[in-house]
Amino acid sequence: MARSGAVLRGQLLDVALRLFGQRGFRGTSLQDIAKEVGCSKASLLYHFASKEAIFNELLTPSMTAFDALNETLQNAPTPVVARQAVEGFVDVVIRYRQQIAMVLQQASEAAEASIEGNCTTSEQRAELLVTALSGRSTDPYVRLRSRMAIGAITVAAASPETDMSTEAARQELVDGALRLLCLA
Amino acid sequence: MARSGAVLRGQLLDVALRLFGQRGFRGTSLQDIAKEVGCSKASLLYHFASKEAIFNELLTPSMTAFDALNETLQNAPTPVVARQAVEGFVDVVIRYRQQIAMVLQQASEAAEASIEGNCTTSEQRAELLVTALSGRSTDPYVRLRSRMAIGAITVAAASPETDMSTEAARQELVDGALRLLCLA
Amino acid sequence: MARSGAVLRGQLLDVALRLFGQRGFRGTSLQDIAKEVGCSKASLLYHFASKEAIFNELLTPSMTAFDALNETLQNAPTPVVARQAVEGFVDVVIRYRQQIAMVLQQASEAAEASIEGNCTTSEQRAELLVTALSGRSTDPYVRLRSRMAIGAITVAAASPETDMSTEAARQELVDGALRLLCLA
Amino acid sequence: MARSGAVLRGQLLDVALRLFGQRGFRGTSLQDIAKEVGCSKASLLYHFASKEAIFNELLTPSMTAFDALNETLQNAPTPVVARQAVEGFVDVVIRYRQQIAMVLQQASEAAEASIEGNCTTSEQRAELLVTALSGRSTDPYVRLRSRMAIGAITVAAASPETDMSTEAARQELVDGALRLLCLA
DNA sequence: ACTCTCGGGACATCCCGTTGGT
DNA sequence: ACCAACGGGATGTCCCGAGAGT
Repeated sequence: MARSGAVLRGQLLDVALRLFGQRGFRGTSLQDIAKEVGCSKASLLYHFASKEAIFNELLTPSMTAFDALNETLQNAPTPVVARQAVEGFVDVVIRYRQQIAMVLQQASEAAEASIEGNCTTSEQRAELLVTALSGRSTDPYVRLRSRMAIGAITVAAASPETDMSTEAARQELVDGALRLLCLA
Repeated sequence: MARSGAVLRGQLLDVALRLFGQRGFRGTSLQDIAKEVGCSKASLLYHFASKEAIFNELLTPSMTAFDALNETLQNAPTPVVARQAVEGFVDVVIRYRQQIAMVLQQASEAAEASIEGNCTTSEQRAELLVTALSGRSTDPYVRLRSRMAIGAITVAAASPETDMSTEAARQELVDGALRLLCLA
Repeated sequence: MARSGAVLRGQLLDVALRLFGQRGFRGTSLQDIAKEVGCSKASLLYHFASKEAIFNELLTPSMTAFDALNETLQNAPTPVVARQAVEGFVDVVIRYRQQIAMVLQQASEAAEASIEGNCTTSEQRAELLVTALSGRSTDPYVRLRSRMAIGAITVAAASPETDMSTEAARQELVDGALRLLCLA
Repeated sequence: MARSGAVLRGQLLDVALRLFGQRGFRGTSLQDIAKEVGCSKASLLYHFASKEAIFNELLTPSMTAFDALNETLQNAPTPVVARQAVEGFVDVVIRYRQQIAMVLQQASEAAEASIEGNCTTSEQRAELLVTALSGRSTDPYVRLRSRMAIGAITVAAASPETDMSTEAARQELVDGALRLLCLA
């Protein structure tokens, strides 16, 4: 009624972003989204062709920004490309934090699957490590740096390209993290 | 044959680790695992109480190692705790690379949901960025460092703790990444 | 058509009542019900939240009537409460015959499990006893009385409250049945 | 080991009788029985050809006794056949109370399926009615009589043979119950 | 006599998306 | 623009029973 079409569309996107972030893509049903918004599943599918269409629409802007960044970087002079890449990437990532969280928390969702009565959650574990990595500092920026180090190591280690069994790779990870933490 | 059983169990774990890593936990059905191993779903459920039980068994060793690390770090003297944390975490992460990939690639699974006809995959996009971040170097270790930077920025930005809208946070991310990349 | 939905709902309830009565609750699958009605299992579960929900909806009216009866009886003067109870109970039972049969025939379902090649079914056996109890009469009302006697003895004996090993209990059963059969 | 074959067999039958009585035939799995006895399911199936075989073995003695009774009654002179039937049936039923309870409690199991959080259980409901039917007496034998009346009415009404819609049938039920309760 | 291992086959439940009607 | 109703399909879990082995 009062709700014009476009408004409902927006609400659906908002709720979908949140639920996808909380329960993952597969873990969120169209029913869930529709119920939370207060409309029927059929109505949802009137606005979006499919479940994936919602996901796409949620991710497209960030992807576009990402592509634009890459475009720019392609034309950047080599000596400064890295610096520009860092700055640009940071900007994109910050602007689309929520979407990135949505994609990433799929993972944490999986990790939590194993808790079930366990005393230590993944988050508790991680928090302990953050404390250690920051040298037990409580400065939020130092802790942020520690989280960066965790992300750096984890993501890099999960990349299947480099041979992780060599000592050189290990050293690279350690050294990089130490530089990141101003401990080099 | 007593061994016969254990062998199948092992195969099931192997395949499950791989498939969970490729398609995610929810994206992998018991049928998928059983078929690939060449046994019936019922056989699978004879060896494991439930789907989650498989996941747990897959993750438990790495979690244990992680806990042990945190235990050690708790007793480490403050001046060196960070260094020890870095080294310890790196070791754990490398040892359990596959499991980490399993948990992480849940995320990529979600991201791939958007491909479907799209020309640029997330991986392609990321590869471009890696190239830029490494200053177009082809040295595998430099590229590894770039991937670390991506992980650092992405994971840190997704952490809901720090207020990402401030300029200070942004600067912290940029500076950390630059140090990591030896560009500071 | 708004009615279309309600019609299917009704058909589902009808068929469920019959099948539950014939094969028991556990012995009847949603598939069975849906197939007989000519709709899909999914459609069935669109109208009823679960299998138990169907059972509940089937039993609720009779339970309500039963509760109402008990309510009334609570306020009845003691000298006439028994008479009122008999009449009221008979009415409720007759009105909800089918539902009661549904619940009772769960039992016969179990008994039939043993037939499988046996020559004498439980029903055949029971029929012989009815004939004997009615003094070989063919009057349907006399035979009904016999069935009442069987029910009286069987149900009372199965009630775990009274000690059935005493002679007094046995005598009570015999005397009651004889009164019922006008043979006292 | 210590447990000779026959002993295990007996234990299995005992547990099966109890569980079938509590959860019904279909509601009891071979696993349940084996676990409670403390042997493997395979061992159970070594002693009994199938699940139904257990059920048959549990019921056969009572059925045989029942058949013998019917045999006897067939040759009884008509004037006394009913009296003999009552006494004989009562004896059989009392001797095999447990088995009968097993078959009957299938029904109550079904009824309980609907409770789930409801305040009044079927048993509570029934107890109220027993109280009313016994004229609020607490004499166990009067209450037993009431239970007989309930059984008489319920079982007779559920028998599909007589037309229950007629007033005559209703009257028969009421009168029979009143005679049973010594209220005629 | 007893167990480990395994498969075929249900079954209840959920989910996505379509269709016809309003 | 919206929705009730419905189907096709998949999934996790359970269960009965069969062999091979000891």
